[in-house]
Amino acid sequence: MSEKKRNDEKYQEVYFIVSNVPPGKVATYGQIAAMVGGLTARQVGFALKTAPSEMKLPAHRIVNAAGKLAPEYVFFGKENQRKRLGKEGITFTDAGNIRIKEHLWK
DNA sequence: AGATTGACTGCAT
DNA sequence: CATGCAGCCAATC
Repeated sequence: MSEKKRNDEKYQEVYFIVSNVPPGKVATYGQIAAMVGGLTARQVGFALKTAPSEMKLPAHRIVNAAGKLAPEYVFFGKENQRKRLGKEGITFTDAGNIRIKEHLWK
């Protein structure tokens, strides 16, 4: 049989990692990609985009390496997302960026 | 099969 | 700290 399944398997691994990110912590796409291995940051983004809402993935805890949130068209709106993250104990800069260096999940 | 796009990253300005 | 440009890699059209 072909190993085409590997691709889906990595996606499942991404979902697992994301769902394991505790409140007050954030992770970057590239970090997850490196954690899973064989994936790129963009694939992680795609994985979350295609992720079924039934999984209720805390994708709002996943940010890019710059500590910036995803564009408006993604979640309920980054402003709303920022508020939610702040409620989870995550701190931001005045510019609205996550202090990723302080909250980066390992 | 080839071109385009993108929930990215890193460096430069 | 924000914005811009280039590189990379896979999914989508």
